[in-house]
Amino acid sequence: MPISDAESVVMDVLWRSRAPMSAEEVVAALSVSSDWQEATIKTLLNRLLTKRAITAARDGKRYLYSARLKREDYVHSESKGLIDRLFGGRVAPLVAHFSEAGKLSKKDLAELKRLIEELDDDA
Amino acid sequence: MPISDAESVVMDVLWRSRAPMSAEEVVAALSVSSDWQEATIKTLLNRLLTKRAITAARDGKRYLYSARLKREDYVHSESKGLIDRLFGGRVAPLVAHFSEAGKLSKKDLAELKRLIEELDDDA
DNA sequence: ACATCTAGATTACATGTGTAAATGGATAAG
DNA sequence: CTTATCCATTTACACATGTAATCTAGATGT
Repeated sequence: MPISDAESVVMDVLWRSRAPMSAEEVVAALSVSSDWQEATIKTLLNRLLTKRAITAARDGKRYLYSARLKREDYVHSESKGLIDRLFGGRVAPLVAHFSEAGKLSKKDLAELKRLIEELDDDA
Repeated sequence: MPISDAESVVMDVLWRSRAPMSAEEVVAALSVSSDWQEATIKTLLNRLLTKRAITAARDGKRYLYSARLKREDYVHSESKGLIDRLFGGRVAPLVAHFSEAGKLSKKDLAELKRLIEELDDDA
């Protein structure tokens, strides 16, 4: 089951903060970056539970939630999906696209260069 | 208005084939790769029309459809969306991710290397 | 002119999603 | 013991999406 955009925002909280955390903590964390009502966040937590993307462990009266789906896995499937759909399944054409669009920062350039060299050395 | 996954498949036909083309031609093109009914494709064409992603020019009894949204623009907004959401808005971390996941092909590597050198020369 | 065909327009319907309010059951307070 | 409180679970509802069937007006054949 795919996790939706709104749901992924909640996942982000669990990934970035040191989960397990209570619903209240999730709500607090999101109060900064979103204007969702508490009820909305509860709904999203529940949907994530039924999608088995997170787990809940009872802690007295409440639950502590943790991500079960790993961020790396999520990131990978999302990225691969896009690269497959739009770039024939290869990474280079995506980079070429950004390059042609003039959307590669100096920083990106430098980092890419370093990456490539490093990989070349290993090979 | 965002264009959906199913809609983007229809857009692909218009982008890849030399549009303008009739609905029938779109249907024919898609009969290979999908098992959508003709009615489904008509629906998608209509939704794309209301989203103003395509245009229709009367040709006798029927219409000839063309993409108004440019593929480059679509590709860019989709890619940027993903890179912003998942990689802090920069391309290099995405490449690093694929590299770490061992998902960079030789071909990708070679092409990336060439790209970087080329960009370096320009700079 | 009438019946038929054709292609676009309209309607349909289940499921997912964003967004939240209402309800219910356990717990704490009085 | 009764009531108020706190969370989680249920229910709600509009809009998007995937997937199509049906309707309808104009074109065509007879």
